[in-house]
Order: sequence, then C-alpha cells, then structure tokens
Amino acid sequence: MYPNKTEIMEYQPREIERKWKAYWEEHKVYKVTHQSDKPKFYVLDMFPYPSGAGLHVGHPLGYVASDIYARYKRMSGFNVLHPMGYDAFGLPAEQYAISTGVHPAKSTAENIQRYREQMDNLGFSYDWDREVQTSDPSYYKWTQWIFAELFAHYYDVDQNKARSISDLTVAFAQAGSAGVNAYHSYEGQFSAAEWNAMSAVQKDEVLMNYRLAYRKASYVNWCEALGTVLANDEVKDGVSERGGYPVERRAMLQWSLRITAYAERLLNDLNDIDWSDAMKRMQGNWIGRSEGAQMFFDIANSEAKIEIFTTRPDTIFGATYMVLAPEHDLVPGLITPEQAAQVEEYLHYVKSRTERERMAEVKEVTGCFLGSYAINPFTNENIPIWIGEYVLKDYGTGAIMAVPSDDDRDDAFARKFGLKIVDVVDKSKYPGSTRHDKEGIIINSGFLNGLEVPAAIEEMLQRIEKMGLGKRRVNYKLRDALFSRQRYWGEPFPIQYDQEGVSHALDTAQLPLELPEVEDFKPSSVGSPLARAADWVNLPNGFKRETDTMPGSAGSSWYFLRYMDPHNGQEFASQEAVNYWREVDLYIGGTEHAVGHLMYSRMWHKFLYDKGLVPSKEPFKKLINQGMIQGVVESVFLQKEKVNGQSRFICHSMLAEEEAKGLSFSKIPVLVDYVTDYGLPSSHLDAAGVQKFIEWRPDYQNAIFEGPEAIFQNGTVTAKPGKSGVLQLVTLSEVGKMSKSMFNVINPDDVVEQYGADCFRMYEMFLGPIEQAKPWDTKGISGVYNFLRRFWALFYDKTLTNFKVSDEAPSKAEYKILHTAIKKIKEDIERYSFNTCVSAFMIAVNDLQKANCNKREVLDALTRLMAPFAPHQAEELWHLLGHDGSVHHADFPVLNEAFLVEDVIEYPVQINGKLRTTAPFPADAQPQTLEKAVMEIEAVQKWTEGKEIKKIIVVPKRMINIVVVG
RNA sequence: GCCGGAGUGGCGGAAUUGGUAGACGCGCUGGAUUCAAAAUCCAGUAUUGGCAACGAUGUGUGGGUUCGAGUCCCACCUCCGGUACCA
Repeated sequence: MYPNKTEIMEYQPREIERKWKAYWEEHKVYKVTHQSDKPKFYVLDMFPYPSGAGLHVGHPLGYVASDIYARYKRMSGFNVLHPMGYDAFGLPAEQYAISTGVHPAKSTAENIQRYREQMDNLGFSYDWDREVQTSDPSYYKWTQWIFAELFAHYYDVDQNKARSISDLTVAFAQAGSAGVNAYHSYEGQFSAAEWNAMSAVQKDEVLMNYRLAYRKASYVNWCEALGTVLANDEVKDGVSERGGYPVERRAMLQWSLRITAYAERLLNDLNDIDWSDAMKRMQGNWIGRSEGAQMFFDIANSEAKIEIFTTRPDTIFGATYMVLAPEHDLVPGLITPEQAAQVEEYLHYVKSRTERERMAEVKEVTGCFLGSYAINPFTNENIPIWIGEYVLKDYGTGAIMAVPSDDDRDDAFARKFGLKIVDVVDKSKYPGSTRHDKEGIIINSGFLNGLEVPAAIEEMLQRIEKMGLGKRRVNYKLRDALFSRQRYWGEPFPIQYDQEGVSHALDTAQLPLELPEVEDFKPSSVGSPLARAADWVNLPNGFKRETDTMPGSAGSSWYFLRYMDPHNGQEFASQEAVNYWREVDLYIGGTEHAVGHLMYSRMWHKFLYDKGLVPSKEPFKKLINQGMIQGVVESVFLQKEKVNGQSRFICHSMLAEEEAKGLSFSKIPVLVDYVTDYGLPSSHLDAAGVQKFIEWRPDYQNAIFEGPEAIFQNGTVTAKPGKSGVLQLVTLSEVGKMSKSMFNVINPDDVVEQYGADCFRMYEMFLGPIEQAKPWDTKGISGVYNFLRRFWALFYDKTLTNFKVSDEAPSKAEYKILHTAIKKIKEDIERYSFNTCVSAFMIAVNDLQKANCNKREVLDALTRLMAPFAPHQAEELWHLLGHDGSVHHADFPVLNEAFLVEDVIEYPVQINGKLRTTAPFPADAQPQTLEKAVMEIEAVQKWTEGKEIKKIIVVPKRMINIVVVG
C-alpha cells in the first residue's frame, strides 16, 4: 500500500521558496555595511532599464551568475556588496508619454515595481536597502554635481590630470594661452593682455574650448515633419521610423564631454584590468590611437589653410587631391561660382545620409569638386579640393590629403572621378603586402626615393617640423561624447545663462535642479520640451536655464559608486565608504555595452580619481560579458493586397507556391503564446490560436486564414475540397532579439510558477557558458527539475515519508564523490563556468544515489555547496539537518585532496596518434617502465607487427603514443 | 564597410595548458514496474560497415604546422553584438 499522498515529502519548491524568502527579508540576511573586519568583495550587475515589457528570461542570466558568485564569496569569508537598481531615465518612457499622456515618472515607477517583483521571485541576495534609481532627484543631484565639476575643470597635459578652471584663468591672466599646457580645442593663441581685455562673453567662449564639459555645435538627426531630433535607432533608411518622414543632419549648439582628454589613460590603463582580450581590443580600437603628422596645406588664392592629419606623411608626393568633410567650416569659402549649383545639390544629398550609411557605403563612392585648389607643399602642384561623404567632420580634422595609390578609398574615389594617381610606394619586394601595411620602397618622391617606408615616415616628419608645415601628433579615433538631448525624461543640466549668454553652473546647495512639470512631452518649436516650462526656464534675475537634458549614459556612468553609500545627502558617497569598497571586483553585463557605457564610466571614474575622491584608477576590475538570450520570432504571412476587401493570411508552407503566382506577402510577428509547438519547425497556429490572434489584433477579425487543408474566417473552419479540414498555419520561426516589438518575451515568472526559482536559476546556468548567446528554450528544464528532486530524495527514505540521514562515517568512495564535486564546483565557480558546475552536481547526486548514501557529513557539505545555486532548497535542507541560522552564512566546504588520490590510471594507448586501446598502469609508474610495459599489450603488438618503432611518447598520467613507420 | 565574438550528435552543450571528441542534460529506442497510464528505475543512443570482435569517417569549408589539432597558423563561408542619440 502506498502512503497517503499528503504524507509524502516530495520536493515542493513553491512552499519552500515562499517560506525562505520571507525569512531572509525578516532577518535581513543580505544586509551589508562597510564596518567589517572581513575583506571586501563587490559584485555588480549592469542595472536594467525598466521597460514596459517587464523583465524577460534573458535579464536574469547575468543576475543569477553574479548572485551565485556573490553567495560563494560570502560563504568564503568575504564581506560582499551586491546591490541592484534601475537605469530609469530613457527614451521609451518618453515615447510612451507622448503617445499616451502618462507621465514618464508614473510609467517608470510602475515598471520598476514590476521588475522588483520579478527579481524578488528569483531569490537574489541583493541588499535592497541600497537600491538606486537614476531618475530620483536625490540620485541625480549627484549626477548634476559631477557634471558641474566637469564643467569647472580642464585637463592639464603636464600633470596628466584634471584641474580647476580657476587655475587656468589665473595662468591666462599671467601668461596668456602659452601659460599652460592644457588639452583644448581653441584655435590660435592669446597673450595675458589679450585675455585680460576680453569681455565675459569672450572669456566664456574661450573657456568652452578647455572645459571637460563644454558646449559646441554638433550634428543631430533633425526631422522637420516631427519637429524633433531623432535617435539613430529611430531612423531607418534615411527616414523616420515612425511616419517615414525625411531626416537631415543639422548642427545645433550642444553639450559635450571632453573624453578625448583621457584617451591615453583610457588606453593604457586597460593593461591593469582583468577584462577579456576581446573587450580590451574593442575598447582599444574604439579609442583608435595613431601616430602621424598634423600639417597644413595652403590654398591657392586664399589666406586660409587646410589642416589635415596623416599617419603616412611618406606618401605626400602622391597626394593628388584633398577631400574635406561636407560640413567642414572652410567649405563655403572654397566653392567657386561654376561649381556652386553642383555643390549645393551634393550637400543636400549628404544631409539626408546618416553617419552610419556614410561609413558603411563603400561600393558607391560619392563626392563633389569645390572648384578651388590647394597646394601640395612638396610637389608644389595645385591639387583639387573635393568634398566627399566618406570624410567625417568629427574624425580627426575633418579633412584628408588623398593618396589614391596608397589608400583603398582614395583610390576608388580617384578612379570614379578621374583624378590623377601617382605611385609612391613600390611593394614589389613585399609580395602579399596590402595598402594597410607600412612596407615598401618610396618612389616618385624626390628626396625620399629609395627609402623604406618606416624610414621615409621619420624623414618626412623631421622635414615637416623643420619647414614649419606641421608637427608630429597623436590622433585618436575616439570623439568627444555628445551629451545633450532635446528630451524631457533626463537629468536637467545644472547650467544657467546670464543676460549676455555666459554659462554658469549651479552650486551644490542649489542641487538637485528638478525636472519641471510640463503638460506636454512633445518636442517644442525650440527643440527641447523643457523650453515650454517658461516659469522654470526664465529666472527672476533674468537668467535662463539650459533646456536640454542629459543622455541615458549620464546616470549610469557613476551608479556603482552610489551603491557604496546610497542615502548620503552631503556627498555622492562618503570617503569612508568609498575607501572601503574601492572598486567593483566583478562586473557582469552584456557585450552591447562594450564601448559606450564602459568607456564613459571609466572616464567619470578617472575624473573623480583626479579630484582625489575615489582611490582606484579603474572602476571595474574584472568584467564578464554575458551572452544575450535570444527569442524565437514566430510570423505568419499577410497578403499585401486584400482579397474581396478582406485581409488574407497564409501558412508558411504555402508561401513559395503563392509567391510563384505573383502575389506578395509581408511577415507579421505573432504573440508566441498563441503558437503551438513554439520554437520548433512544426510551430503553427491552430483554430484556437487563430481565434486568440484575432482577439489580440481586432483589425484582422474578419480576415481569411488559409492553411493547406482548411480555411478559417469569422470563427468558422471550412475544409478545402477533398482535404481533412484540419486548420494548421505553420509559422516561420527565426532566432532574434527577445523584445516586446517581436512579441516573443518570455516572463521568468511563468517558468518559476511551474518549476520554482531554484530550478529556473540552475537551468539558466545549465543552458551553456555565460558568455555565449543562445536562444531560449525550455526543452531541457525537466532534467534540472529531476535533479533537484533526486537531490532532495537523498535526505529521505525510499517512500519519501521520513527525513532520514545517517550519522555513520562516510566510506572512502563516498568521500571521493563529495570531494570530486567540491573541487570541480569551486574551480568552476572561480572561472565563471556555471554550466559545468550544474553537471558536476548531477554527477555527484547520481553517484550518491547509486551508492545509497545518506551520510550526514556528505549531505551537510553538499547542501552548503548547493546553497549559491539553489538558495531556497539548500536553506530548507539546512534547517531539516538541524542547523539554526541561514545556510548562506555557513562556510563553503573545504576541499581535501587526499580523498582524490588515484592508485591506478587507465592510460589511452595510441599508435601514430590514433587511439587503439587503453591499459591500466600504476599512477606512479615511470615513463621507461611504461614504454616497456605498453609493448606487452596484445593490441599494441597487433598494430606494430612488422613495423619500425620510431619512438614512444609518454605523457605521465595522460597518455602513451607509439610512433611507427612502414 | 569597420571592430569584436561564435560555429562540435536529432537538440543545449563538455573537453581548463596541443594529449581518450561527444561529460552532463533533453529527446529517442528497448526493457522493468502497472489492469492501464503518469511517475520512477535499468540498458542503449555521433555517422557508417559488420551477428560480433573490430574497422573506417567525424568538431562550418579549404589548406598548413605537429608523434598527436575541436584547441595553434593561413584563407574563406554563415550567424550574432557594436558602430558614437535604444538601453
């Protein structure tokens, strides 16, 4: 007779998880302070943007990994800071506000609440008392404060650090612009007397070329029809994504951050941090350091000079024309009347092109001759000046000398427009050498002839400097960060302008400068929605506030510091807290942030370091990039032309045939909940699915849905003549981003509801390496669930009615199972290989089950080993084992290698590298002994018979390989 | 285009330093249990030839280095992320 069902102590994740979550919260199990004798460890997740779609199964991948690591460190004697918060300013909330009128603060708060519930459901060990929200005035007070500090500083090149603007103005007053070696963008020089004679407006203009936060004219995507600036994301194929209106590049006066001042340090300090080589390479390439010459080309019949930067001064004799960015300041003055119409037409075309398009389009080069000529300083020839979209305004100097014989793009340009090409590098001695390689012998170049390229570069640099044509210079591809947005939902700039237009930063006491209430979030005629709040913009003393707001990257550039002391009203964080926690020891987040967020954060951190406010040069010591969890997008096909006034959808299997009839179809994504066999090739909509689909999209309620066997319309399924009448619309399944717009978001709550949070956590880890992208699918989750039940069952008798562990001492074999697991799991956590940890647990449980082991000593250690992975189940078992207090405050098991020693090793035996047999030998056998012993084996004799043995390779404890010939 | 990453059974993946390719899990096949089913347990499962013993082939494609290559080198293909205002 089976026991009554209620007596069976089956693993019940729902009850266990509810119970322990409440316990942890009540006992503040994860609360942490910096008053501790333990060594610190800071584990951080990239905080989420709380979108309306809610958290999907991709987000927790990194959070679970960091939580396991944080718990492991906590159990290993560290004082662990593990916080979470929200990157709460952003475009989607604002778009939502524009279309629905709901205040972004309200929708953001709702989204945050939902995210919090979803995260709470997964059993993370965050210290929620430290939560930050970037849109909270008590937080953005300090974002504004850091901005104001950037505004009040310049970069001293000699001291290699940021210094106060007041030091700069003192130096200017004493010695003019020559008085300091500062990183700046000012063209020209001025004396002390000239500086002192300047008006406030003039001084403000000069200082804008020195400040680390400064204002300049920058280009934006302007959409006249929508009356707004668009994000690159909102522009598709040169037109606005919404509405398809034309978009043009337009210059506007905007704030920027002088990140280029930090370029060298951002590059060099990569050496000191533990990031993947790929990530360092990406950052390094983004910074794009190159050495070369800055030089000036004279213009025929003009006083102006064109400044260029080149890494190949050795090829100047081959510079047969020049190309300026179409937006270059000199362009208007270089257009001759004959060329005016053509140039205007070209400029009109360029305006319609996004920067991305301009860089990506290589097959079709475009450009236009301005009519003027520059003078090549070495050949003294007049060379035509062109404009071309492949030269970008913010790249280098926005102008190049074109050497078609030694640069692919210049070559394509010259060929298309019939410009002169002069070979200057003879590569005949370097077969396989490309134009990108600095190799070859210089020809057709006067005094450089016969020199190797590197020597020619050096010779030319010396000449250029001696002749006063220019200087050696280091150039960076990195550009200053555009920091203004014409948006409502962002941090207001702590800047106001006086009657003369001179900018002034607010004092700390005046912060935070809160966002004003506006009735309408749409862009205003003057750009930013804030401009509408007249009372807020116009101050009683006649000053006006800045109406742009900061970008999303502002709040996220320093949030890792705020977690250290999140409620401090006097400072961004106390020095005591900052000096204890120092920097993030482990940072986990997506590769999509490889350059943007990580570069800006590093710059802000370095600035604060220069000011002596943080003790570390780098904010993130170790970085792990989690791969994206992708979703499967399921689509049906909608015929573009209506049939008898009705929309018609067809089965994917009919597509080719229907298209052959000359019909065309568009792909319509379907909410994946309605799809049967989701994610499989057989995925389809059945009649019930179609019914749900039309309830969801009422505009298609009378549409025709045609499968191979039947047709559905208005709730009725009609069999096709001679067919079964079963309605089945196969959907197209494609792997893509998991996103609200593709209707394929999978909510972790649904998975947790069915299997529990512990199972969800372990399954996400079991999916594969943390760094790899993979599509979500729940096929294997039952295996993990089974494992958790089997682990649970080890603590019970066969009928699962009585908790039953034995106090007997474990056997040698049982110890070996345990310590094999301890070794593997500890090593794998430390190398962030969480998927193989789960395998190791499974192996241990399988082995213990086979050995019928229920020894307390083994199960107690295994429970602690499991605690970081399945925190709820481990806590329950820990208490069932009779412990008080949380397992998460217990010690992580310690490895004893003595249990793992092997006496005999099964050696693989290879002949010429091919495995032929295996043979057991003592673990301590010497190579000479093995060489002899291996020849005794029958299989070896069979394979070596009649052949000459050249040598025997013995790798102790690994393998034996016999090399034979004949 | 440029920068970075990934490609291994039917599927997710393992192989940590150049040393037994396919651990672990899913799925599938067969068996036990059951009136039956679910659940559970046992066995098998890269492809291919063979009753078997055993053999051949095999880590995106093509070459190379090595006693030995999933791993290193060269060339290429496909997919994914970023490309400076999505976050």
